[in-house]
This record gives sequence, structure tokens and C-alpha cells, in this order.
Amino acid sequence: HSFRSVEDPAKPKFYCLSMFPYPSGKLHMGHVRNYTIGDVLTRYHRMRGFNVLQPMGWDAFGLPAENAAMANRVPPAKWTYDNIAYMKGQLQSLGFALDWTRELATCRPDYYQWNQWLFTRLFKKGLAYKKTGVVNWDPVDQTVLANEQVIEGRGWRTGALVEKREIPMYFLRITAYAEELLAALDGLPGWPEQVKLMQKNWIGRSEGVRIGFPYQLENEERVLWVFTTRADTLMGATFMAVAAEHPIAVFAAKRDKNIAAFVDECKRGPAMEAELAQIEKKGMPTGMFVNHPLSGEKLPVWVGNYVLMGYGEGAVMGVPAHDERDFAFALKYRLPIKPVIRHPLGERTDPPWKPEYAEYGACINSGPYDGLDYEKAVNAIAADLSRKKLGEKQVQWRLRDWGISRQRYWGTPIPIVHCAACGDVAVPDEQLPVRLPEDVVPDGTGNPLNKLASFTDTKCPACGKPAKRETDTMDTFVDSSWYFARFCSPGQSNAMADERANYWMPVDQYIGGIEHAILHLLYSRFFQRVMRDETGLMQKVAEPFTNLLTQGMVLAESYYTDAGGRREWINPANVEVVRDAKGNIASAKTKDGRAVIYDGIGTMSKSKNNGVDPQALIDQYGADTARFYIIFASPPTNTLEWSDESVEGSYRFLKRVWTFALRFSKAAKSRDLDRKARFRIHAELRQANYDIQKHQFNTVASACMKILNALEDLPEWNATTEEGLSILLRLLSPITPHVAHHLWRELRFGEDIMKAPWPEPDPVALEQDEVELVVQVNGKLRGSIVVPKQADKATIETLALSNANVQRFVAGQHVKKVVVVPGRLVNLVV
RNA sequence: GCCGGAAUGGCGGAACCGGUAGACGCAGCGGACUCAAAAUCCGCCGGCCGCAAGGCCAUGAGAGUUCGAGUCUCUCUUCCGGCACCA
Repeated sequence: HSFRSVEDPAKPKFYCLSMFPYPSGKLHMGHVRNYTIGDVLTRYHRMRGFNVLQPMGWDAFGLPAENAAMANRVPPAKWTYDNIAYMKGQLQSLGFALDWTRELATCRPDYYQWNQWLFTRLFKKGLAYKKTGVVNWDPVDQTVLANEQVIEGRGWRTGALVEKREIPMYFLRITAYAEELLAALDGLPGWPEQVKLMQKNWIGRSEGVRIGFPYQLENEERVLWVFTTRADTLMGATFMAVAAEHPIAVFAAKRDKNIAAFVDECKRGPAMEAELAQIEKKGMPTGMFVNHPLSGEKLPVWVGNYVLMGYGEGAVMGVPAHDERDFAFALKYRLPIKPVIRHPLGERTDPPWKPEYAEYGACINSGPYDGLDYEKAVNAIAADLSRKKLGEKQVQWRLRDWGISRQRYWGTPIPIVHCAACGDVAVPDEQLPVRLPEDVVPDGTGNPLNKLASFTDTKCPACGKPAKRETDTMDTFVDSSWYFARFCSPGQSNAMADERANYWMPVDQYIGGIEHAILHLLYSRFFQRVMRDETGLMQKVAEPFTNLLTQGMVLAESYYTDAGGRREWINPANVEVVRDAKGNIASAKTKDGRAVIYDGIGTMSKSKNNGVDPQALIDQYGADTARFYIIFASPPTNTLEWSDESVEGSYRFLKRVWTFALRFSKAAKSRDLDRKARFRIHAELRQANYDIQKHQFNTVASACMKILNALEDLPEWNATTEEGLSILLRLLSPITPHVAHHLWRELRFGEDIMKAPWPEPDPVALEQDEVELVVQVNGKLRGSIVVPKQADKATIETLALSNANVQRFVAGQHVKKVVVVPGRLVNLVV
């Protein structure tokens, strides 16, 4: 229980959290990197006197368990619990300073019941609601597919062409918090700018005008609404485009087979936005028209495969003259292009498209709005639309509500009962949790819960009549959106969290992959606010993570052999590289002699068989070498390119520390201090302390190497050796705790290095009487001089000019200017 | 396509506020030790020119600002992450 944490208001607290792993089977190198970084910070802060909490748990629900279940006919629960047991052993063998008494797994009822509890609160308040959402549908397996399971438009198991399908789903109203989630980003100085910027763009606040285009449908007066940030171009609208699911498209499809076929084609298209954005923009006229709200002009309505029903109103206005996409669309379908803005290139918008066409400028060809600039035009148009009740200024968000329903088994059951009389009824608190049966083996066709009467058949909590349970489960992002708060309240069975969360939250340092920059982090920020508003706890905590470190991915080289036209991927551990005299890779072959082809560097993946198993590394070199290498190889935010050879270097260094320290422990000690060595050691320590606070741990590891080099350069073991070793071991201890702990005791520095104070540089050791200055002529390095520390500018200038090589470049020329940078350089401008 | 990053020797990287580019390590080359190998230790190690002193070039490409640019500004290229059901 060395790492067990207890609330202690007398000490400053430091809650250090690494993103919890999905228990996929065994640790991968990304995990080892993530948790090593977290452990360095944890141990560093402990030595600095903080009350530190570093917990660990399991993000245990998810798709891979169901895939494994299908492959091995083992229930996802068993597979998951077995993986957890194995991976926990691996984490322990790496020596992470984790408080295991707080361990949690999201697939346990005592965890997920609070997902359910919070959901019912939100449901009753309207912050969780039901509407349709789009999913990938495999028509053969009759099942919903995850994006990952769609390979080139086809189902991964059946090969069937995947269809889009609209089904009822539950959504969380994250948009209700859009304003706050956006504004609060400014109050997060401990987050990387790039992450805040990505979140800002994702939330996507835009100011514009909602515009109504009246039309008739089956003798009924209706209005087609669109949102635009370019209301100033309204007079240039020449067509409208609607999504395939829009009522106008649905109506048109009913009367025209061709339109029906096109609408069908649009619906079959990709559901993923990334793909949707890259498909060829296609459209078809619906034969329907709307009236321009200001000019009354008739505008044709098209169905467009690029218009999303789930975003905004499911319709856009087409202004070909001033929008690149509309311009291409208009050219393709010979729609009119009507310039209404004077842009930097003039008043015409002839093909090809030029970016200037989209710039702001004064209105032209716009009747009463001619001559108005962007702001005035938007104001005038919005005012005129408002009078006609056909528009108003509006703030629009790119952020959409969060659809949490999954048509899968291995997740938190959504606590809703469907009653013929009462509708959707939230399961009351006393009936929670709605337990997920753990002995089910899915077969890939639909959700197995649908086939389990023992699960589905229940009574309506409101009227008591027979009713059916909802069988959808929750998105696993729900589980991971509040686990950090649960870690603070282990054993609490009456609430999500308790007052202990007030002590520990917010997380002081959160560490995880950059790939989570948007979704997981945004959902967690949302959930923290929901907990604040619904549980009465953590009233002062809106932001769950004060400081965020986004680590880079771990990459490895991949190799393949040609196996009869097919690529056989060879694990890098089984490849031998042949180098030429300069160290360049000349060729590579398998250990049994077959030629292999190098395929470049990339993420470790099963498909390319280039994963490096951390266990092999730990078995061969021990935990400290693995940890040291990972820290030393690259700064935490960079990608880390795996190299077995460099691991050897880390191992070699730790062996050198070990033998040096043990030799010293037996040696006679003189009391002399070595001034130069002390300067080197304390200068490195000063740098290391600066770097560790910047989270640049690789140079802290370098500093450890440099200190050892300085100690090895000493002619004899003296008091400086002892001082240097005590600094070295403490500096090293967060990275390689086992080696440091052992040597610390062996050298009789103390019982427990974790209880030793963090080393600070000695100002006396850092004092210097003389400094070396570099001499430049016109910014080019020409020599160096040694001057007394306090030398004035004139002395420095004289000394610089007296340098022989400097003279060669100054001779016969006029020195116009002398720049002296104290302690660094002098630049003579001639 | 949109949003966000990154690019420095053969390789990973260092260079704090714009001030000696390549610290530290890997690989490579040469040597010591050894019967031999492993391990360990010592030396060299961006490119070109030069006996040397030293010089010229060089931080993805091209421009700019500055006494001085890897670092700041603009344009471009390539690669990586995300795009709402992988986690």
C-alpha cells in the first residue's frame, strides 16, 4: 500500500490521471508510454511534497469484446475479466505508483448503474431525448455496423453494400452547454493550444441569418428554412438544395421514379462525414420551387447528395457566384451564376473559380442593398426578412447533440421501459441498475438482448402493465466521461461520487493520446458540468482536467515478403537489417534468410504485424529499461518511433549507473570537492528541473546521462561523487524507480528514496568568474574570447577585436555597430 | 474535402526570450582487452575544400523581417491525428 492515497486537507493535492485502457488483451506500447509519463509526474510530485493520487481502471465495455466473443465463442464478460487480470499484472510488473484500492471497471453494475442514474435525471429534464439518427446498416446480417466495420462501403463480415438507415435513438443535449463549453476554453491555460483550437472549431459558433423560403406542398403553405453566414449574398441565390431525407425530397420521390432512384442512391451513400465530404457532388431537380423571400423569384429545389439532414435544417441555399461548392454545382448542372458582391477582382465571376469570389465586398445587383458592405447588408436583409416573418439573425453551432444509443450487447443498458400506455418511461432509482446479463455470446446478427425475453419482458414502472425494456446500450464514451470522478469515491454505493471528489477534483494532470483531443475530452467537459448541475457535488468544478498532456503515438517500422503476389507481413522483431559502411540500411531479411521489403513507419497494427510486445521488452531488460527508453527516446508529445537498438543504449546506461554506484559504495572517500565537476552537475540539475516542469522528460533523462559522464570523468571518488550520485539517483527515480530505490539504500543515503526531497541546484556551485563569449563578424562565427564575468562592453569589444581570426575579417573595414549579448556573444557589424 | 499538428546528420533527438546548429544516445568506423566471442573501455563520426590554420554549404522548398533566423511572417510540399458508431 505504498501508493495508497488518503484525503489530507493539510497538504497540497495532485491528482494525476492517465487515460484508462480498454482491456484488449495485453498492454501495447502506447499504454506503456502513457502510464510511464503519468508515473514520472506522480513520483516527481510525491517527492516535491504533494499528496498525490494516481488511480487506474478499465474502460471495459466495447466492440472488441463482442468480436472476440464471436471468434472464440466466449461471453464478452469472461473475455474482458480475463484480459483485465492479465493486464493488471503487467501494470504491476512495470512498477507504476498506482492506488489499486480505487480500481474500477466500467462493465461492473456498481459503475454503470450511475450511467443509468444520470441518464434518467437527464431524461426527466429533457436533456436526454429521443429522435432519429443515421446508422450503417448491413442488410445481410440485419445489424448496425460501426464505422470501423464498414470497409470500402461494404460490411466487414458479409461484404454486403452497407445502407444508411434512420432509427430512433437517444441523444444527450450537449448543445445546451455549447456556449459554456466554448467560452470556458479560454480558462484552460494548462491545455495545449492546438487542442483548444480543435475544440473551438468543433463546437463551431457562427453568427448568421435563418432565412425562410415559402412554398406550397399539397396545397399547404410551408417554409423551407436555411441558415447562412452569407445573408449578404441572398440576392444571388439561384437554387436550393435539400437532403435526401428532407420532406420536399420525400414528396418529389413519390411522384417521380427518377427522383426516387436518386434519393435512394443518396441514402445508400456513406454515413461518415469524412467520406461524404470527398464524394462527387451530385444533385437532381425535384421539380419543386420555392419563392425568394425578398424578390419573390422562383428558385428550383434540388436534392443534393452532399446535404446532411442531421445538420441544421437539412437544406442550403445555393449562391454559385460566391461559394466554391455552389459554383462547381452550378457549372455542372448549368444553373445560373449571379454575382452580387464586388470582390477584389471586380464584379464578374467567370470560370474558373477564384478564391477572391468568396471575399467580402459591397453588394451589387441587389436592388435596395446595392453599395452596402457585409455588415450593413446583413443587418438590412435580416431586418427586412424579420418584417416578413421569414428570417432573423441566429447563432448556429456546428456541434450536434450526442447520440448515445448503440444497437449492441456489451454496454450499459439504457434504463428505459417502453409501455404501450405510458410511452417511454425512465426506470426508477430503486430498480437500478438495469443489469446486463453476463453469459451471452453474440452471433453478429443484431443485438442479442432482443432475443432474451428474460431481459426485455418487464412491467411498466408507471402503470404496472407488461412492457418491454429498451435493448440499446450506451456509447462507451458515456462510461469514460466521468470515471475520473468515480476514482475519488471508491466504495460509494449510494451516489456517483461523494464529498471526497470535492477534495480531489479537478484532475491536476491528465495524460493521454492526442487522438482523443476532441470527442472524449469534450464529452468529459460536458459531463463534469452535468454532474455539477445534477448531483450537487463539485459545485466549483466545471472543468475536469486542469492540465492536459497529449502524448504522441508509438510507431514502428513494417516489413513484408512477397508470398506469391500477396504480402506477408513480418514482425520487425524477426527482421535483420544489413547496413552499409555509413550506417544506412542496405537491405533487410528475415532471420531465416528471406528477403523483406521495407514498408515505412506507421502505427503499430495487427494488419501490418508490426506491434512490439512490451512484455518481451520487460522480460528481457526489466521494467526500468523499458521506462527509461520510452522517456529518453522522444519528448512525450512527439510520435515515438520504435527502435530495438536504442533500447540497448538505455540498458547500457542503467548498467553503468549500477556498476559505478556499487563501486563507489565500497571505495574510500576523500572529502575534496571538484569545482568543475560540481558546476557541470548543478548546471545539468538546473536544466533538468526546468525541463521536468515543461514536461520535456527526454532531456531530463539526457541530464542523468550527462551527470554520470561528469562523475565518471572525476579522477577519484570524492565528496563530489557522493553529492552527484545522490542528485543523479533522485533525478532518475521517477523514471527508473527500482534501480534508484535499490542504489539509494545500498549507498546508505536513506531508507526510501520516494521520501527524499527533490534535489535543487546549489547557487555556489553555479558561480563562475569567467565566461566564454563567441565572437561574430556580420553574424558569422569567427572566434571566441574568455572575459571576466563583470567585463564591460568596451573591454569585451577590445578583446574581441584582438582575436587573430576576427582581425582577418575586420581588417581594413569600418566597424559600424557592436552587439553584445551578456554571457553569450559579441557581434561586430562591419 | 474540412479542422489541428509535424518536418533538424544514416536514426531518435538537443538548441529556454531570435544569439556558438547537431547536446545526449543509437547505428557506423578505428583501437584496447580476450585463444576467440560476448560484455566492457578509449578514439572518430553533417557535407564539400584544405597538410594545417581555417573556409564554404547546411535545420522539407521558396521568399521576407533582423546586426543575427531551426526559432518570427508569408507561400508551397510531404507526412501524421481527428471528422461525431474503434477506443
